[in-house]
Amino acid sequence: MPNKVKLQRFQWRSRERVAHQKYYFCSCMEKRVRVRFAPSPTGGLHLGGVRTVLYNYLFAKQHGGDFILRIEDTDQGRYVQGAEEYIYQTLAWCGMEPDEGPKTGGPFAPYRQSERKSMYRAYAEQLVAAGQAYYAFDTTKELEDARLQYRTAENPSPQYDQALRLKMRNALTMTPEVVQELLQQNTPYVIRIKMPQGETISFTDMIRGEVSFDTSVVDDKVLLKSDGMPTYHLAVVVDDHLMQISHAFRGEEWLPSAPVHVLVWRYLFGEAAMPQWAHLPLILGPNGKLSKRDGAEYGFPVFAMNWMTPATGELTEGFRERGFLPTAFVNLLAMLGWNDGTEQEIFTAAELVQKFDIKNVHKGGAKFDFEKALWFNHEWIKRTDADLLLDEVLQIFGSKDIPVRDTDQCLKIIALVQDRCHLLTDFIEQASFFFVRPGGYDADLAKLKWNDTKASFFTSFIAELKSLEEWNSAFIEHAFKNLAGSCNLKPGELQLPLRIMLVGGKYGPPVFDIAEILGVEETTARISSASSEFNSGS
RNA sequence: GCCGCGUUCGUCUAAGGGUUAGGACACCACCCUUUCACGGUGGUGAUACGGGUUCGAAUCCCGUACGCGGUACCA
Repeated sequence: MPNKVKLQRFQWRSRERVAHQKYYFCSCMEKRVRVRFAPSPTGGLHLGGVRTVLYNYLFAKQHGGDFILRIEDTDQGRYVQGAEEYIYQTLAWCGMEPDEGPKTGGPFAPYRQSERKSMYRAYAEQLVAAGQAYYAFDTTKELEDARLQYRTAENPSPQYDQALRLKMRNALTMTPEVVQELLQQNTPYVIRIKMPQGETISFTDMIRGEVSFDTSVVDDKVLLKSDGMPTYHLAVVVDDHLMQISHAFRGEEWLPSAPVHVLVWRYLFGEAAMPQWAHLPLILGPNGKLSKRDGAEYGFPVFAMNWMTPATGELTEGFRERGFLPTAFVNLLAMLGWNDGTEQEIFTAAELVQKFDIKNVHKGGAKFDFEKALWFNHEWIKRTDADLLLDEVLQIFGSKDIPVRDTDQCLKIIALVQDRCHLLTDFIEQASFFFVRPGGYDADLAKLKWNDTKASFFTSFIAELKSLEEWNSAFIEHAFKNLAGSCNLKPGELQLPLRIMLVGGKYGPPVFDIAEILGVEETTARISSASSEFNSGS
């Protein structure tokens, strides 16, 4: 009987799934899948931003579509030097290069909104002509005053809405003659959308299902600013249309302004042509929305790569510099709010492209857990071949002035210690003793119970090592134990001193493996110099 | 305040009306290891609350609480 229940359920589920897919993707069967990541260049890219890129990228690649980068730099006041270049580098590091963008070019260039400035006004004017938008002449000061004047306990932040617009200086409250006069005098103005009254705007979000809003409580957003630049609300609709975007994924913080965008779509191009929206859940920090501050406070990165704020010189640490592999970074980001329904957690980029499904993205925000991020990175360091790790590791050693002469030796070292590293920077601690001879053993000396017997053992051991027929860990270990036996010493008592001699501390991989990699010259040299230091110390 | 979106172990999550509510991170214990790790085995630990609907609810509905987001000529 349970079988029957299961079977029915399965059938129901598959039907549902087909219906679901048809629902979401029927229109795009005719339309090529085109998605965009549209950041504004105001600083470093944080986890949430990169995850938005990732979901866009995965969706595009999965459907054989295009991934477009569009720079939304309509606010000159917030433009930050270097931020755009940072975005390119981050995408490159993560292996998510756009098919079209300011740098790559493409059929819909330019891809920087500041360079598209001249094309937005006509759309705003079209709305004005249709009575769906209007001129407003209120100055910044007047807006501030109005907000103060109409502020009450119940309404602490009055909006430019249906009630307030009738009290302001705009084309709805002035005669056409006055408006004309103001325009002729080159009075600065903005164009605001005129939100209709008591209408319900709803649309289907790919993640949340149907979402609806009452237009009475949405304000008259500015569409075209007084400097002639569009706001996000106009630019996103116009450019998504012009660039033939089929699906638009963005952070959840955009959900409240979605009705504005739906309306602009309806007025300008028709709702049928509108991309399918998906509002991604936020990534949270320890106390709410993840911020740079959280990173600084709790000691983990929030940006993809190091970012220096030009104005202040403040440096914000990135995952790359902290020692994350891009494969791991992408993997952990993908899992922050999505899973494929199985218990698999480690995914390659290719697997993600294959298995990612926007329907399985969560609705709720996810709190970022750095411990789990470390686990992902550890898993990736363990399963990445040493030769693929080499460049990164060499660079890290170089930055710490650790002299690496022999690449082959370095590969062996990486293979030997990679299981112990959670971060690429852990290779410093785990492997630098191979390249830098330890010294200054004072702290360990007392614990070693160094004496003449041990001293003479190591003297003989040096001789033994020099005449070893084959230099590998098994032979070294064999010689060590034989000699200990014939000296009537327990190998256990001697192994720690040997480790201290070779490593300089009570850590590291098996000591005979270390000796093998060090080679006979270096091994015997370290034993001999340490022995003499111990002898003189006692 | 108003509007919107959420809510399963501490954290990330599985579950599509019937499961001893599963997995992962972290934590604890044991094992492995003549170092430190890695690793292995096991354990602690959750359906926010209150009402419905139903033979049966984490799952569907309503309410409450809580959290988050928005409420700019920022994006």
